[in-house]
Amino acid sequence: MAYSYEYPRPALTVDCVVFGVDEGALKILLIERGEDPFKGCWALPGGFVRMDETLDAAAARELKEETNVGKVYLEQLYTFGAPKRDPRGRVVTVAYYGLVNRVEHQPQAATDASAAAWYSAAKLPKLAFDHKEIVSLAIERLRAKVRYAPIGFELLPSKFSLTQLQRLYETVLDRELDKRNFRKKVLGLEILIDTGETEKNVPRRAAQLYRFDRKKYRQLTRDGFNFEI
Amino acid sequence: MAYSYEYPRPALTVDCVVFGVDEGALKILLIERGEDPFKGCWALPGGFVRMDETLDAAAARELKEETNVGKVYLEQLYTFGAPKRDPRGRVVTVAYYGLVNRVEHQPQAATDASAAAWYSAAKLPKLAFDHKEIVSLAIERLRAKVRYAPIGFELLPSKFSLTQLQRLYETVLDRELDKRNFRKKVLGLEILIDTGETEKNVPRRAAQLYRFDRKKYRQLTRDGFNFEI
DNA sequence: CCAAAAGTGTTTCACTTACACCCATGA
DNA sequence: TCATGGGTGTAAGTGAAACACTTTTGG
Repeated sequence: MAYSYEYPRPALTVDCVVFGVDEGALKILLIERGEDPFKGCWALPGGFVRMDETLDAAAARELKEETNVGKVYLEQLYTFGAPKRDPRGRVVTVAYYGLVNRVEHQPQAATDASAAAWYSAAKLPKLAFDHKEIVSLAIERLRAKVRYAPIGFELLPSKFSLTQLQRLYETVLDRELDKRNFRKKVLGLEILIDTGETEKNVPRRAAQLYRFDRKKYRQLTRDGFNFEI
Repeated sequence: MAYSYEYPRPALTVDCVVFGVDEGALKILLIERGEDPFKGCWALPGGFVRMDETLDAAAARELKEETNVGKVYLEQLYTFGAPKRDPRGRVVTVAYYGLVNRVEHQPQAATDASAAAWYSAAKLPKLAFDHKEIVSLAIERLRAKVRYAPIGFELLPSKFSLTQLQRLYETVLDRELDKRNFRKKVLGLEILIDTGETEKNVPRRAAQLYRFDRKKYRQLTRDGFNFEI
C-alpha cells in the first residue's frame, strides 16, 4: 500500500465523444464549459472519475449529468495522458465514444456545463484541451468499426428503412453507395427482420421498415460469420 | 485548479503485454513480483506513471526497468479501472501490448521484479491482479491487428524467409495456411524486398530471405491500399 | 540416395461492382 | 399527372480457396 502512495498522482477524468446522425450529417454532442479553464469554450462532456465507480460508469454518469443524454451505447476509445494537456496540472483522461439515435431530442446542460448542443462533425467550433484530437480519433474509430460491426443500428430508430440505413452508412463513411448492391448485401446477411410495417405520412411510396435482429447477429458471429459492409 | 483537487485520485499505472514468437509458439514476457501484493506471483511488467512522462514513455520505461527489454513496438491496448482490481486501493492501469523479435535474449529482472521470463501464451501461470484478463484482450487484439496491419514483421528478425513469415501467421492466428496461396498473397502485396541472400547452414535447400519494405508500405497505405492476410 | 523443406500454376467458386428502369403513393 | 423515392436483376470482373509435384541441398 505504502508503495502506491509514494508518488504524486495524476488526476483522472473521462470524456465522451457522442455521435448522432441527423439529416444526413454526422453530429457530435458538445457542452459549453461553465468553469475555468476554458470557460465559455466548447468541449466534450466529461469529468472526474470517482473512487468507487468503474470507468464505464463514470463516462455514462458524466454524460448524463452534463447533457441529460442517457441510454447511450458507450465504448472505451483511448487514454490520453500528455503531461501538459490540461493547464491545471497533470490530468489523464480516458476517452469514450458513444452512439445515440435520438438527435432530435435537445440535450439539456447541467452541472459545470452552461450549454449542451449537437454540432456537425464537419464544422466543429474550437474545442478545449486536446479534445479536437480526441474527436479525430473517435471519428476514425467509428469509420473503421461501422464496417465490420453492426454498430450503425445504434444510430437509427429501432424501425428503419433500408434507405435510412444506407444514408447512415454514406454519412459515416462519407461516400456514396450503390442502392441495389447495398440492399443485396444487407438483406443477404439475414440480420434484419421485416416488421411488415411501412413508413407513414410520406408523400411517395412508403418504404418497408426493418428491425435489427440482435439475437440472430450474436448467433451468427459465434459461428464465425463476418459482418462487413 | 481547485476543482481538480477536490476529489481523491486513483493511482495510475501502466502494464505491458509483450509478445514474442519462438519455435512456433506465442510467448509472453512476465515478471515475478518481488513485492507485495502478490509477492512471488507472476505478473505483467508495469508500474506507476510519473507526473512528467507520457503514458507511452511510462510503459517503455517500466518494461525496460523490470525486464531490460527495450526497443519494443508498443501500442496502447485498453485502460482497466475496476474499483477492486488492486487490493491496495483504487489503481487504474493503462495496458499496452508490444512485439519483440528477440525471444532468444534472456530478459533480466530488475527493480521490483525478482525474475523475468518468457511464458508460452497457451500455458501461462496464475497471474496477479486482473492480468489474465489483460492478456486475453491483448491476444484478441493481436489476432485482429495482424490481419490488417503488417505488425507481424515486428516479431521476426529483419531478414526472414517466407516460410518463417507463414509460421508466424499460423502461430498468431492459430490455424494452418496454404503455402502457395500465402506466398502468392504476400508477394503480390509488393511490400517485401528480396535481399538476394539465402539461409545459411541448413540441411536442405536454403530459402530466399526477404526484408519488409516500410517505406513502400507507408506509401501504399497513403494511396488507400489495404493490407490483409 | 535420402530426408526435409523450397518453390511453383491452374481451376473453381463466391463475392463485388457496375448499371437502368418500372412502380406506388400523395399532392 | 407529376414528382419523389421504393424496389428490383444480370453480367463481368476480381480475389479466395483448393490442390500435388519437382527441385535443391546437406548429411
